[in-house]
Parts: sequence; C-alpha cells; structure tokens
Amino acid sequence: MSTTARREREVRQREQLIVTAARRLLLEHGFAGINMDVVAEAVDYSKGLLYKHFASKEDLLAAVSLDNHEKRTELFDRAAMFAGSTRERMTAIGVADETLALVYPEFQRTEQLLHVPSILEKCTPERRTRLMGVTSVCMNCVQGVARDAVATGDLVLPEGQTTAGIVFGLWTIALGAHTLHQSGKPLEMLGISNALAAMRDNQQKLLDGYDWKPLSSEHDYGAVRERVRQEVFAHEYGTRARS
Amino acid sequence: MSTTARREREVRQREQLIVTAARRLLLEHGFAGINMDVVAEAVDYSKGLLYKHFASKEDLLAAVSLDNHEKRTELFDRAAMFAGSTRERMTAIGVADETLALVYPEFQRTEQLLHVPSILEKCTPERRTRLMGVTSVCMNCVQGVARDAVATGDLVLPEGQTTAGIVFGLWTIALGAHTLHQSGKPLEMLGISNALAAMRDNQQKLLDGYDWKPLSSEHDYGAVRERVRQEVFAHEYGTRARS
Amino acid sequence: MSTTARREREVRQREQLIVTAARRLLLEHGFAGINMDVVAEAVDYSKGLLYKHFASKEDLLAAVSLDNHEKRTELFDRAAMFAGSTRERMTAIGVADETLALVYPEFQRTEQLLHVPSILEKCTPERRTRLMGVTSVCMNCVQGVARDAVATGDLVLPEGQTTAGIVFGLWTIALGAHTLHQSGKPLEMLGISNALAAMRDNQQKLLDGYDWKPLSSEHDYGAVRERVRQEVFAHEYGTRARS
Amino acid sequence: MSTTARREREVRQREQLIVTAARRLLLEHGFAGINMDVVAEAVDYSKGLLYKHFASKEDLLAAVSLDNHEKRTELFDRAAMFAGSTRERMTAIGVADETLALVYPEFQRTEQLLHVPSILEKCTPERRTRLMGVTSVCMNCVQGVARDAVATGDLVLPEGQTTAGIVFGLWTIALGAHTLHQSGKPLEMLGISNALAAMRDNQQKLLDGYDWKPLSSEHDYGAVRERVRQEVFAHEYGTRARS
DNA sequence: CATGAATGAGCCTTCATTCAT
DNA sequence: TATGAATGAAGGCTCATTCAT
Repeated sequence: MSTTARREREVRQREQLIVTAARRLLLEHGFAGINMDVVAEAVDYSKGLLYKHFASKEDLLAAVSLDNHEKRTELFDRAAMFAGSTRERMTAIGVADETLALVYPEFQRTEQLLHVPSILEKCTPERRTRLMGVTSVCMNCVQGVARDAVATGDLVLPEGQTTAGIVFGLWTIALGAHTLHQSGKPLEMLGISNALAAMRDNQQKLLDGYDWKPLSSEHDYGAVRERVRQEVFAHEYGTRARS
Repeated sequence: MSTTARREREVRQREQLIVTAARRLLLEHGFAGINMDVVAEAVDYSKGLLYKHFASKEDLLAAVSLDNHEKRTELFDRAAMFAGSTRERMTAIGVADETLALVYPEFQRTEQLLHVPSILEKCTPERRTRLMGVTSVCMNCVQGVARDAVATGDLVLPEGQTTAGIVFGLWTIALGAHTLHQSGKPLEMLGISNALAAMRDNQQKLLDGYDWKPLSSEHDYGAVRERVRQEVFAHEYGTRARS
Repeated sequence: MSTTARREREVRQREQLIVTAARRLLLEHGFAGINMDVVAEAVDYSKGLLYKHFASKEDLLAAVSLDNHEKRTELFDRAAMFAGSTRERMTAIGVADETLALVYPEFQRTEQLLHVPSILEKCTPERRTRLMGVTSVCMNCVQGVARDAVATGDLVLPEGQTTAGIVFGLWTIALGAHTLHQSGKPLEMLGISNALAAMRDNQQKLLDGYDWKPLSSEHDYGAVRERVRQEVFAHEYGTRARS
Repeated sequence: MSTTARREREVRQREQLIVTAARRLLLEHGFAGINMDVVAEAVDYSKGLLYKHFASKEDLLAAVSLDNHEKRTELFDRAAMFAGSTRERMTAIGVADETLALVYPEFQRTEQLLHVPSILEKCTPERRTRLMGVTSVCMNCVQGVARDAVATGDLVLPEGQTTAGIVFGLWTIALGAHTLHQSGKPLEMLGISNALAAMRDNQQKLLDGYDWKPLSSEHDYGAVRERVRQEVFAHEYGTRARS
C-alpha cells in the first residue's frame, strides 16, 4: 500500500533527524564527546531504536559523513552549471565550497572529525561503498570543469600534467585550509586574518600558475564570486544566518 | 650538583624513550589502539612512572606531537639554509617536507592522528603553550625565505598580498596532501598515482602563480631537489631505508 | 460453531509451525543464538503474535521441549507394541530411542539445550504441569514392558529391586550417552568411535546384569534391531535421510 | 625474590576465591543469573580486577569447570588406589563419584550448568586445552582399573568389546543420573526414591552384565562401599556435613 | 486480530588514573 | 623513586516485552 511508502518516508525522516542531531553533537562536543546515550537523549528516542536504524556507532557517524558529502555534492553540482567561462565556473565551485563553510559550517567542520579509520572499518559494507563513491562524484564534478577548460583551450596542460593533478591541488588547498581554520591554531599570529580568503586567493594563484585563462590579473573574479553568491546561492545566503 | 644535572638528563632520555615508543604504537595500532598499559609495557616501565613524566594520556600524546614538530623544524631549518636562490631554498624546504614523509613517516603520519581537540584541552598548560608556539617556529622558517625573496626582488607581492599568504598556500597544500595520502581514499581511481609528486607539482605551480622567479618553466627544480637530497639530507637518505 | 473449531485448529497449526521453527533455530544457532526476533522472522509472523501464542520466550521453549517428548512418546509407544519377547520389546524401545537420535536429531539434540531451570520457572503453569507429566508417560511405556517381563517370568527381580530401577538404568545410559555425544568431547580419543553403538551395547549388558532372559549371549538382538527398523520404523527410515 | 613467589601465591588464592564464589552463585542463581557484577560484589573486588584474572565471563566459568574436574580427579585418584580386587577398586571409584555428589554437591551440580558450547569457544585457548585434557585424566583413572581387571583375569572382554566401552557405560549412568537428580523431575513419582542409590545399583548390574568377577551376587559390595567411605574418604565425610 | 516500532534495563568489557607498598 | 594492583565510571550493544495503530 501507500502505507509502506509512508512508513519508509518516516523512517528516512527520522534517520535524517538522528544524523542531524549527531552532527550537532559532534560539532559541540567533538568526536570523543559523542556516544549513543547522548544521541538518544538528544533525539528523545531510546538507544535501542538507534540501533534499528544504524548498525553501530561507527555506522551512524558514517551516515553523518555521507550526508555531509551529499550536501557538498549538491552545492558543487549547482556551481558547476554556472553560466560563464570555464575558470569562472571553477571559481563558482570555490564559492560553493566557501558557502558550505559559511552557511553550513557544521557540515564542513564535522567532516574533519570523521577522518578516522575505524569508521570506514566498522560501518555497514553498504554504507562504506556509498561513502567511497561519493567522494569521486564530487571530484568528477570539479574535474569535468577542468576537462571543459582543456577542450575549449582555456587551459593548456603541460606535458606530464593531468586534470586530476589540478583538481588535487585545489582540493588539498581547501582541505588544508579548512583543517587549519578549525584547528584552533592562532593563524592571526602568523599573519592570516581570514583563512577562507587566504584559501581563495591561493586557489586563484594556483590556477594562474597553471595559466588557466583568463588569469586573475586579467579578470575580476571577485565580482564573479559575488554574482555566484547572488545567482546560484541566493537561497543559502538568504535563509540561513551567515556566520 | 652535577648529580642533579645527570638526573635531569636521564629524565629527558627516558621521556624521549617513552615518546618514541608511543609514536610507534600510534603508527601501528592507531589512535584507538593506544592506551597507557601498552605504552608502559612497550617501554618496560610501570604505568605509575609514565604519570611521573606526563600528567595524562593526552599530555603524553601532546609530547609526541611536540617531538614531531621538532623533527620537522630541524629539517626545515637545514633546508632553509641551502645555498641558492630564494625559490631554490623554498624548493629545498619542500624537499625537507617530503623527506620527513619518506624517511620518518611515523613523524608525519602520527601527526594527523593527533589533531584532536581533547589533546590540546587536556595536556599541561606548559606543553600547550609550547605546542602552539612550535608551529610558528616552523612557519617563520618558511616565511623567512619568502621575505628574503621579496627583499631580493625574486618575488613581487601584489597589492594586498603578504608573505604569510604564500606560506599559507604552501602549507595547506602540504597538509591537505598528507591528509589525503593517508586517508585510505583511493586516489588512483581519481587519477593520482603519486600523492607526494602531485603535491610537489602543485606547490611549484602555486609559486609560479605568484610569479616567484625563476619560474618552474625557466629552471630545473627537479635537479635542485636532487641536489638538496644529496647535499642537505644525505644522512637521512643514507641511514634509513627510503620507502 | 464449527468456525470456532476451525479457528482452534488453525491456532494449533500455527503453534506447531512456530515450535518447529524454534527447534530448528535452536539446533542451528544454539541456546544463546535464539531470540524472539529471529523466531518471528523465521515463521514470518510478527513478534506480537508470538506472544499471543506463548506467554514468554521460556514458554515457547517449553513448548519445544514438550513437542520433543511427544515425538519420543509416539516412537516409544509403537516400539513397545512390537510382537516379540519382553526383552525384544525392550530392545525395540532402544531402537526407537536410536531412531529419534538418527532420524529426528533435532528432537534429541535440542532437548539437551532445554535443560535449564529458567524454562520450568518461567513457563506457563499449565505447560509446566504437562511437561512434568509427559516424562512419566514415556517412562510408563518402558516400565510397562519391564512389568510384563516380571509377569511372564523373563525377569526375576532380586529382593529390593523394582522395575523402576531398571528403567532408571536404561534411561540414564541413554541420557548420558546423548549428552556426551553432542558435548563435543573428543570421545574418539578415549576409544569410543560410535557413541550410539556403545550406548546400545551397554544397555544390553545392563539387562544381562539383571538376568533378563533371553540374555544377549543367547539371542541375536542385532537381528531384532534390524527387524524393528524395518517393521516398525520403515516409514521413518524411508522418508527422512538417515544421517 | 620470594616476594614474587608470594605474589604469585596470593594471586592463585584470589583466583580460587573468585572461582569458589562464582560456583556458589552459579548453584544459587543458575547460569542465567550469574554476571560479572554479582561476582565482583560477592568477592568484594572491583569488576575490573576480575578481568585481570579472567579474560572474559566465559573464561571464569571455564575456570570453575576446571576446578570441578580437578576436585573430581583428586577423589578418583585416591579411590583407584584402594587396596582390593579390581572390582572393589571400581566400586571405590563409584564411592568417589557419590562422595563428590554428597559432600561437594556444588562441584557436581554446577558442572551440568557449564556444558554450554560458548564457554569452550570463548575461554582462553590455554584454559580450553587444560579443560579438554582434564576429562581424559579422569577417564584414564577409571580405564586403568578396567585394564588391571583384564590383566588379572577378573574381567574377560568379549570379542569386539573394549575397556573404553565399559568406562563409557559407567560414565553415562553417572552422568545421566546426576542430570536427572538435579533436573527437578519428580523421580519419586516414577518409583525412584533415591537417585544415587539407583545409580549405584545399576552400575553394579552393568558390571555384572560384563561378568566382572566377583559378581555382586557373590560379594558384598555394600560393605566395600562402607569401608571405602571410612578408609579413603574419612576426611570428606568428617569435615563437611553430609547432605 | 495482527503488527512491528519502541522501550530501557541489563550486561560485558575497557581503561585512565590513583595510591599503598 | 618505582611499581602495578585496584578501582569504577563509562560506553557499546542486545533483546524480552509492551502497546498504539
């Protein structure tokens, strides 16, 4: 019947509820401060019920990570479709990344806490598979833009270079920057007042290094970023408070 | 008198022994697989003695992290003094980073495992202070080279840019690459066969983006790297097996 | 009217279905491996329905035990009616016991698992009563043959001996042998290659000890056993694979 | 030093204390009613300490079983050395078994509760080995007497029979009788007023069936039993109340 | 009648830390 | 000073039973 379908929907909704609560707790109390008791209390369900939805603590955390990735993928996908030059589209993806960090900080920040081998090891095989696949989905999105750039001639790959290499460079800058951003390290003392801005600038410089046209010296990517925010992520910046 | 000094020296030696053992265990069994019992057994001292040296488990792990940083600082310092152009010296620091990852992988790899807030929170205030300071020591080393580049004119900072920004860029690439490298993510599937090489290339491209002369297209930095290995890190590559 | 009767019959059928499934699960996964969830799943009914039929988990297990006894009683009854001397009839009952172990091993083997006090304690009083009674039904069957032997003069009871004592002896040999048989103890190492054969031989020796005529040295009870298998238990050995 | 030896002795003493307490709890509350919390409370030590001595709950229970076997082995050994004919010595072993059941009922009765596969599966490999070995020690003791009987000519093995078969017969009668004895089954209703006496009689009848000389009709084994009690087990019957 | 979601007490096990010797 | 026995709080997970639908 439709009863089954409704049940199924309710189950999904509750799993989402649990995942969201777990993410919040993760953000507030860190990896060590989370356990099934506090999650159960937070969602006001019994511990036993949690285990009906998630096979283990690690499985639940894997689900949080998966959800993080899905949100990221959604934003990246929308950014990649921005109407503009290939480098503008890549810039748009940068805005997507930044938007995630600003508007959904818990998605970005909890992700760092979840890079623990035990999670992959102990979660459901099915979720592990999805988790490993979801990363490439996101990468493919970025790499697609790079390939377009090569196709259009905006980007000329030097010998021995691949689009994967460029993607890797952008990715590592983002990953490292986010890690530092929330490491609690006093970046100001090192002369970095705004980690996200520094991340952005370096990504542009990296693309300049690859000679991806038009260069940042030839084009106002700051204006592009502003347009992307308004045209692509209006909803995000409108509905949720910018931190 | 000198008895006190000898005592002090022995204490330091033993702390070093414990730190080294803890790092090895961390590498072999992961963060979750380490506890005070196995550390005590590994060093063949009692658990009580461990607490004479380290206020808590977290304090011990903080000491491991501190030791990691000190090894890194040592290598970076030597690299920064390489005789060559500013960009060659910066390249040398890249080699130092790479050397750490290759020759002392446990220093590099355990460091990732130690980025948990609880460590900073629960370790001795004194060690926390040192831990926060040690990062800047390492950064200053890198930033010093960048400042030299500005001073010599090899590098012209665009308006609104700082040397800190460049350091941040290099740092995040390294941090992100090392994180990915040991995350277990299937990078090959994304087209990255050698994460360290990709890291290196992107760092050079970034410096190209900053127009730090001489550009990688004008100079053979591969040869520079080889020279640094032989001249600065001969000892490291000679005595320990290169993986 | 007949609707009520039909209802009643359906209820019994379903209870039988549940009992059979529970016994199979008990055999496959042991006492610790059985719970109401897996039973419900196995019979494809809801857990709630299980509780409509059985007051508790223990009550269900008691029902399994009861069913085991009923199967045993059925076989014993048929064996006791074998046409032959009293000792041949007793031998026939031995074949019945053996048949149960060979052809319906789950009835025999699960019974051992159910000798836990909690079952008797927590099952329905009504089922407890039946459970305590069913043993004597089976015993009476055996004891009846012994009484016939005394009546016919095949067996002369020494002073102070009762037929109950003989029954007890045969019973304990069977019970102990079945227990050892499935205890996983390495009987081969002790020189016992076939526990059932050893059980049989000892039961015959015991009857010899009681001087129950004709003695095993005077009569071929091996041939009797073969006849019983063919004449009384043809159905059992034909339809179910002999293990 | 002797300090180490003393420590070792104290450890053994405490393990014995824990084992004894566990056995008592097992007897009082059954298998299901025992858990590490109540054991810890009973011995007035912390739960953590129990795990210093025993690797798991099952390991502790295996130790109880081992201790049961050791007590039995001790009594059997002493009985087997009784000065008399081979059949008298076998009778003495019967007295040992009976003595265990009467004077140390908890050793006998708990043993039945410990025949659970999970115990063998989850206990320390070392203890598992000892546990499997200890059974044969006890058997060898019994079988030794049977072999002596064959050697002296008191017992003539029929073709195809082995001493192991006789041992098996005696063993199963004892095992079955003890099982029934404590099953709570109303044996009186079946005409058995004293299960131990019935066990004894049947074992003698079994030996008669094997024609082990001198037969029970030719010799007063009741008197032998009385002598064994006084000469071999005076200590047991003197110090502990006979139940 | 039938369902299966929900409960929550209970249990095993781990481990950081302390302290008497 | 060095030890390691002892602690006990904490946490992951199970499962018999109930009850609203």
